[in-house]
Amino acid sequence: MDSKDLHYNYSLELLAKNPIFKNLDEATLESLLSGFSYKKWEKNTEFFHGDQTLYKFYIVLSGRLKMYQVDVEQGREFTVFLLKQNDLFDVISLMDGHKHSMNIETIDDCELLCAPMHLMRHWIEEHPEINKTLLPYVASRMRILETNLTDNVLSDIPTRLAKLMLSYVDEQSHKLKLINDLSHDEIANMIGSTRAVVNRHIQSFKKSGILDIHRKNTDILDLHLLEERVTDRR
Amino acid sequence: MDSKDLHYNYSLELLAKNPIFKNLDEATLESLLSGFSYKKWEKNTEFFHGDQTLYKFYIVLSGRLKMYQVDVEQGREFTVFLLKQNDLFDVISLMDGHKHSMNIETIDDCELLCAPMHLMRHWIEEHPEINKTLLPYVASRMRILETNLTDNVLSDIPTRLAKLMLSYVDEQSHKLKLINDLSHDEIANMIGSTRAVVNRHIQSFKKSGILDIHRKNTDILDLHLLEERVTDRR
DNA sequence: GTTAAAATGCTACTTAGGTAGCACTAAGCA
DNA sequence: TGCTTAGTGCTACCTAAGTAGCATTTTAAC
Repeated sequence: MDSKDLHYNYSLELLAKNPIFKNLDEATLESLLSGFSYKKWEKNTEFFHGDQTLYKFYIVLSGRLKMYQVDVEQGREFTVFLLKQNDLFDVISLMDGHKHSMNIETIDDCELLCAPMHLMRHWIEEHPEINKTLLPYVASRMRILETNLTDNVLSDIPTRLAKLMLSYVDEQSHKLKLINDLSHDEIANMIGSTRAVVNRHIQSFKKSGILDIHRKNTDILDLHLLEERVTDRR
Repeated sequence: MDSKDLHYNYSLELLAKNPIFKNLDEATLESLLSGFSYKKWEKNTEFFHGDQTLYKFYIVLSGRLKMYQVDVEQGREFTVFLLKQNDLFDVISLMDGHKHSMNIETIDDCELLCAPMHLMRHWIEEHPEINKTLLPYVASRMRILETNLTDNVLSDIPTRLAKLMLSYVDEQSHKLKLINDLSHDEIANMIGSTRAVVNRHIQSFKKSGILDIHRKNTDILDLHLLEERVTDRR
């Protein structure tokens, strides 16, 4: 990143707060940032990835993006990762250098740092101490995949819906963080179902007094009842 | 590993052939092996893991093991990973140092190398060059999880069954490698279904002339037809 | 070889979840 | 302001997949 860049200091500040990079000293941080350029992607921008992930590596500064797979035959989407501030992509291509076919779409206006993949790989080689924080991050991604996988196989849809909500609920406000403004369609994409079915179960949650939704605004009325939905299946 | 150990040379030889470690020179390889001890686990041994994965790290020398999750309520199992020669576990705990609850069961008599987790972590820190092969290995695990996840969400069971078979078919002999002797129950556990359903679709595959099974021995008669099952859903 | 246990191949039945369709409502925009 | 579009809440229906049960066959153990 050119040091005369308008967003240099802003990016540096955010990078220093990123759990993956926060242990680095100023000079190391600047050596990292020097390879990156600042990008802005508008809300609802779609990127049909594939070869591209091979060449570019991204750090999310702000906004949300989804990485998803599509089944053209059925016309269904499945959101594999919901990326937010401090997330990196694509770590799989970063690690093995192979193509990783994924669709990407911004949910908000997004700010990103972008660098050539080989440059990021080279920087890591020169700064192996980053593995102290990078490997736990990769592990957290793997855990998300694994949890998601076993849930999809072993749990029914109301359970998956309840788990999704629990994993995003704010203990204080009892509101959903990050997914509060998503449509039922997007929620369905996250748990591997369809809008109609998600809506069906949301109505049933409402009737049980678990939550109250009006227009993309969810209030968890009874967190305990929601937790029960996960343990006792009915 | 004690250098007087009966299995020392045998283990060293296998380790040297493992794609993850094969680029190491003799001395480095021996420094690795010195931390490990040789173990034998009998067929059908079950390990209820959890805290244990925190403290021990394993390399598979021979035999197959499955890592799986259980839903006690439904009494269903789901096989997350089928581990074989050259596989490592648990890489997630290795990377983030957190507990990883998984059930493990040997499918064959198995030989393993076992070391304290902290020792393995320490060895990696001292030999960062291992990341050249270790990170691609981790990435391959992630890809398995991700593929499995999207398949489970977007594909129906005959498709998942066909994909499973395709991923294990030997192009030469048209027989299944590694999963050929598994029961329908175990196959079901791998694709997130149940024995009865898997059997139903196997019978339908037979009728279509795709394959021939008699008693845990599968012959793919028409590989092309099997591939079609994956692309054209019916 | 005999016997018990495991695996397989079925039939019949139940049900969760997907689909289609439509009315209604809120949000966004000219 | 009205108009368009996206999102929501329903009903009715369909279907794949799960369940139960059982007879048969194979394998492994004794």
